[in-house]
Amino acid sequence: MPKRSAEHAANSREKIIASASALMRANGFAGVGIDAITAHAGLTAGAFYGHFASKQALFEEVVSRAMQEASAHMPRIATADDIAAFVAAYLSQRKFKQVIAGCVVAAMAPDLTRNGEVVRTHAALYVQNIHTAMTRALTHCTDEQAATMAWQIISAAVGGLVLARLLGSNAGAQIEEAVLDGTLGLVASH
Amino acid sequence: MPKRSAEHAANSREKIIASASALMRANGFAGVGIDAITAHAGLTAGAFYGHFASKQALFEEVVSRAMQEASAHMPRIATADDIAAFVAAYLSQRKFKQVIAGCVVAAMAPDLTRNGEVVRTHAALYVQNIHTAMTRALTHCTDEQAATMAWQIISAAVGGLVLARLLGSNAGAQIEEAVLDGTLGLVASH
DNA sequence: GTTTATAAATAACGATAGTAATCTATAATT
DNA sequence: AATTATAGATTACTATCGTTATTTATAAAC
Repeated sequence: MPKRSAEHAANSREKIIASASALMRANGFAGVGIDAITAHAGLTAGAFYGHFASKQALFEEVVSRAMQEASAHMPRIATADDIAAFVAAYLSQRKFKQVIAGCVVAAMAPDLTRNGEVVRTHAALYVQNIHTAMTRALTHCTDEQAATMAWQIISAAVGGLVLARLLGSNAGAQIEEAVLDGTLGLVASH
Repeated sequence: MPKRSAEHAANSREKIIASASALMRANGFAGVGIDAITAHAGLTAGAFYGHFASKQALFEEVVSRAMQEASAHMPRIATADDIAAFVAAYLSQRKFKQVIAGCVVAAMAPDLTRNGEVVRTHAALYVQNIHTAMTRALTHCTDEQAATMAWQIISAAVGGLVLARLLGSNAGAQIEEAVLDGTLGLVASH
């Protein structure tokens, strides 16, 4: 790959997005600067504005990507058992992923809510795609009941992960167990 | 109240805490400056360091207060019905309170997790106090079952509020209904 | 091989961050 | 009434913020 080609530029752009993705999840939108992001991508701050119009535009791209990737890599949720497996995997990210690689909503929900409509809309779609998939997998009840149950499961999963991270590994493990247990109870009863 | 008395100074300190409490919930820890906080309290930035050693120290005080006030003003949770009422009131804060006056965990969980052990510990105690109260109210089962159920309810409530704020009023109302419905199902079944 | 285009570095802008030192004005003390 | 103590304002310092302008260096085109 040549050093100053269009390919290389696209590669730099991707590295900036990846770095921002990780650093913003870890420190929040206001907690990272362009300088830190570009340095992490192996560039200097001045190179940034050849790729993005502003820090805000980068944030929008980051959340948009998170939404797309979540939709693309979402395991096929077709049965009630799939839901339980999905929730178990979701909760396990406290132990097996760092914040920087995990769910963008659990990592920075307040930032997603207050930093403009574009960001909020992408994040909302991220959540709604999961809800739709989960609702479709719940077949032994009415659509309305399925939608309700899916919101219960998703709320508990997101809240559980956020709280588990906040309380640390001891209580965290209890919370995870409880949320998984509650999910199993819900999907089994229908 | 005289203008430059010890009383007045204590009053200024309280106003700084109240302003920080509101502004940090609204914009995050890194999203507000000392300047904005003191201005909101009717002071200038220079006056700040007569009251606090650092912005970090103020944050610690803010979270400590949030924890104390939540413990003091927590409605008496003695029965299963009390739990449902508590969750209903908790979820209604999306509509009836601004972020600046609501639950500190729902407003800024990531900031509470990453800004030092003092902050994290106060926030963890905030959550654990609620969990303890809720567990005690669930009497028709073993202590372990009660603790599990309490975590399920708290996780769903926090996650539900966070998601409802993110998705906006339409889906938000659905989420609230679902979480309240799930809570009722849990407390009724035991 | 010369020219052209451009990715990234360098440098610098004004604004604002957190913080410290100094000054001022007022309340309390004598 | 004069003195002392101090809450808060003013000013300022350094660092860093997001951003822009300029320069350098390299790849592509001719």
